[in-house]
Amino acid sequence: MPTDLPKQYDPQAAQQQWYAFWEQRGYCDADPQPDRAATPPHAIMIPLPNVTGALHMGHALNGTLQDLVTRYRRMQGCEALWMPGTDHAGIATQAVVERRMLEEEGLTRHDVGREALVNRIWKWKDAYERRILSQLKQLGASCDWRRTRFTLDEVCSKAVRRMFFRFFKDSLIYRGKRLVNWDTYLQTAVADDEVFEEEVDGKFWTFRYPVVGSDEQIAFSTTRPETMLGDTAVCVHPSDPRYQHLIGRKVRIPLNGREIPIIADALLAKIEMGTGAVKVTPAHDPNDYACYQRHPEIGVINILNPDGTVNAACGNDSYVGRDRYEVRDLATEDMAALGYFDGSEDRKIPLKHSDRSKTPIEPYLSDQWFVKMDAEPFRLAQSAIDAVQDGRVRFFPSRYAKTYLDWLGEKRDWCISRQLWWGHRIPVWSLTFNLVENNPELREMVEKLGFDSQVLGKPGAKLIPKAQEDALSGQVVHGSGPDEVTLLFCVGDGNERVEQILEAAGFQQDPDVLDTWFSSALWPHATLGWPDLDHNPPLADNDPSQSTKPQAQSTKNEVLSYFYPTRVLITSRDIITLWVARMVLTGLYNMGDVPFHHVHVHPKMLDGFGQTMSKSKGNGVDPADLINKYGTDAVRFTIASFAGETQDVRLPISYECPHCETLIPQTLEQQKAIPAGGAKPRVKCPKCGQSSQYSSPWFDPDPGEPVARMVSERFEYGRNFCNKLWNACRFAILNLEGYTPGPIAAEDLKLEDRWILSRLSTIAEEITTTLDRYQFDAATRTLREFTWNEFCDWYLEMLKARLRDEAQRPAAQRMLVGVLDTLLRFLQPFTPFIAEELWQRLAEIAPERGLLAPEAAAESVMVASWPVLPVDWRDRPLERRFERLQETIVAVRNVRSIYNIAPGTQIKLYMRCAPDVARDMQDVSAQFDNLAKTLLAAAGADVERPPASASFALSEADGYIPLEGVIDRKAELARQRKEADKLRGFITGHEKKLANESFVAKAPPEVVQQARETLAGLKTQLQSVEDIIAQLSAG
RNA sequence: GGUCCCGUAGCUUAGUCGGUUAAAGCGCUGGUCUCACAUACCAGAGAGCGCAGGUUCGAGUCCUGCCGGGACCACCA
Repeated sequence: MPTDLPKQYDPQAAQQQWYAFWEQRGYCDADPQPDRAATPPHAIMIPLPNVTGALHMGHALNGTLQDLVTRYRRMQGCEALWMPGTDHAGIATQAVVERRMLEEEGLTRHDVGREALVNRIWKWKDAYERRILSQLKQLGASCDWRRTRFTLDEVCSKAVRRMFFRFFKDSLIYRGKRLVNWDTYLQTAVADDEVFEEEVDGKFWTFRYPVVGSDEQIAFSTTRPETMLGDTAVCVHPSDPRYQHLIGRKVRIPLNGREIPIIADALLAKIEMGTGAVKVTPAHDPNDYACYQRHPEIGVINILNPDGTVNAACGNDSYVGRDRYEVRDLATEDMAALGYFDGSEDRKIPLKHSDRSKTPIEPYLSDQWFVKMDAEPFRLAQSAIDAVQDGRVRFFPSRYAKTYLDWLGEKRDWCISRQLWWGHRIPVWSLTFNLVENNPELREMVEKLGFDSQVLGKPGAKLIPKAQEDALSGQVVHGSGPDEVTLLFCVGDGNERVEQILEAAGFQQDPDVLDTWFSSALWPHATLGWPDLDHNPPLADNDPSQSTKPQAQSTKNEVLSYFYPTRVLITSRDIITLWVARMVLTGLYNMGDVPFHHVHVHPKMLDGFGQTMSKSKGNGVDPADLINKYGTDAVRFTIASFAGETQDVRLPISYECPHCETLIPQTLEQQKAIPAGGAKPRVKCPKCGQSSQYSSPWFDPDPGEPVARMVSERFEYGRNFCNKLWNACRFAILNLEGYTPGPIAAEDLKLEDRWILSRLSTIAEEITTTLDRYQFDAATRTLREFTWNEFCDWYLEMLKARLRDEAQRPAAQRMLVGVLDTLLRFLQPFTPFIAEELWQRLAEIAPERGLLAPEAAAESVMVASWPVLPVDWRDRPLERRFERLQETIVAVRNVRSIYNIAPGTQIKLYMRCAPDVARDMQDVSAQFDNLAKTLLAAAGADVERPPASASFALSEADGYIPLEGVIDRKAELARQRKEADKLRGFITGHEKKLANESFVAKAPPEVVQQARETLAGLKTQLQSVEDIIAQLSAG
């Protein structure tokens, strides 16, 4: 006899035990199974979390859905790979480490140097990678941990290097200029999302430039007078009548004497704004830079040094070396002294600041590397557009295809360089030299690398040595001086010798690193071992799994060929462009095939105030807090129930008072509070009055302090469900004594058996269909409703009597175990731990079980088969009959409740109904006693209403319950009148509709027919109620 | 500014091809510790679907405009 289950499920114990069990058995591991042709492989690549910090609920949502799909497909017989890994997340990670270093030690990266900084970041990465992977395991993620990858590991680095080299060789990579957000204090470029805007007190100055060869002057305004030194044009609107005659003329900048053209540009200049004329400073303003790109002849002059001082290019020695703000004042004074100043007004100016140094950002022109998105013959952007348009890649929900297509349609070149130290270093070595100087050593080296040294004098030349096609590719480009050329060499992966030759010859590797998205764009094929085609990818060095499953040796990369393309990518909408589009594009370029067939875009997690959860906002919630409180299964089940197709998920958060467990709703102030040095903020409990520190992503509570943890009542939904399921099994196990496996003949099935089989078969299709469409919320609802409202509320209740009856007990036990077995398999992808726990408990007492015919249960529900149930079990008419019974029971319970009849008191029921309905009622008469403590005294067409009865009218039957001495005639009359009013309302609505000629004429005949039938039914029902009322009034 | 999405009970959300007087969970009210479950059971109250128009026999569902919220992109001399 198995041990009794406790009354409540203990999630923590089950989670530990079963996760270890799965890992040891290698259930999560996936290896090529070319022989298994019937079920195709199923791979999902994790949207690699950044190692910037711990996972929050957004990740938990993302991870739950991927695991759900992976487990579902695994049960369907697919070799299901869920590939785990993390992203180095260049800027974001370097920024957190740098910020911490600055705050705690007052050091900038220039103080510690490249190598030391990168080492610090590696330490950070190790810590957070560990944390992230353990969080995923806590969530029950069935990843193949042996294959864990990191974007900077050897396998991924090789792919990145190869990708870059191929792009370079195919002339898809070029060096160009671009404006970046420059932090002059830290002397670094800052990403857009690390910039915040703040209004500052500024001025709006108006100056004039004299028109060359004329007495005229042209007035313009600016908030940054120092940029006059870098002006290369003045711009007016092409149809501005005031300036028509000046277009094409030149003005002189009085500060440095430079003459610049007056150009017309409809996008930059607006007639109604200010004077209508605008100065153009391409090197220091994004709009002006865009204007320059439309008018490249005006040129670009960068007047700033990296530290924010003015350089020699400004054309006036008195400004050189001074800070830009100092020059702002000087330039203004000088213009005033020269008589070109028209005054200024005070203005609030929105100014971008660096989030890290809190100093103002300067737009700064810098050298960058780009990938051409529209170059023939590759047409990278177009190839990715085609893949979606012809259906090789499908979005779920489909509307997200538009985001993807619109963005790719712009075909903007991809800037892939970042001025950082954390990332893949750009594999290009360059040397600038003077053509005039004879440089025999250089020529010799170029020859040695396999080129004709004549090319050195030909800017634009492309160099691919025959002998080292995969090792080296070069370009000759113009240098900054007229006689200068720059030689760029890209070195392929694994060619350190070539790198040494270059460096010995004075070449220097580009200091920049690649955009993080460059490496994550390769994720689907890089993690599978591309570009190595002659062996499987190595397993992770620091394999975090408990699995001992070895990988097969092979002379081909079977992992890549078997699992690529993957089946589905599951992600959130904010990276459809940055990541999804680029994976498609690189997949097509490197592999000749799309990286995945489906893209499922799930909702975003919002906090209780409607803000998306993110690390930078600090409103993330650690899934561990919720898992500790509610259990993994509850968290997963609740999350899956959120994951619909339209709405984002709002998650109002509460703090749980550590003293009395009262939930205190989180306020915006609490969420944002950052301790200013001293005491940590506290939250006060309204119930017990005590205050306590609370968890926050901004700080750690003081050691030893009781902490109010973040919780969310919404997860009680899942917790309660798990408890319900647990107790259903507990009930089963308590009633399985003497269980023997055996078939059940179809003719032995009772009404409720056939009903539950019909329902089970119906929901099997619903769950499978909705999961195939990634409608997780619908699948979850179906399962919950079936488990709770059908299986527990009705079927289990109806089995109780049969389980007590010696003769009926064996069949009832077999049905009970069979239904539970199927249910646990359906639930495994959603709530794997409790499903496994119950599966194993059930196996102790019923190792052989099944529906109608028993078979041996799988050793784990994780590797059991996904239920596929016979379609002919579905029986709508039978379900309809069963619903009639349910309606009757509910009506009886209703009467009991209204008249406050003690649960132990039996009442009698008389049913007036058609003979076939009466027969059904008689068949299940035992259930009336069982479910409503009611004796079915009579059922048939000739049943009369006994005096002093409570009554109810259903669509196909009327019921009477004699309540001598209890019945309150007045109250009963009122109740019936209310019912009659409700029916009359329905009837009026239908009559009106049917009286409308247009409805009868234009609506489809079946709709009209349906309305007529409904009306007739309602009238019959109303008649019954009116009879009851008449009797009550009379007697 | 552009594109897309969302506004349904106090809260969080379903609502398929437009078709009975709109559904669920939580919360609330009343009653039950009934031999699986008080994280439970039974019953009840509670919204006319952001606002204004339109199309239609019929609109929560389709169209237009507005209001509110969000996301992505562009931009802010």
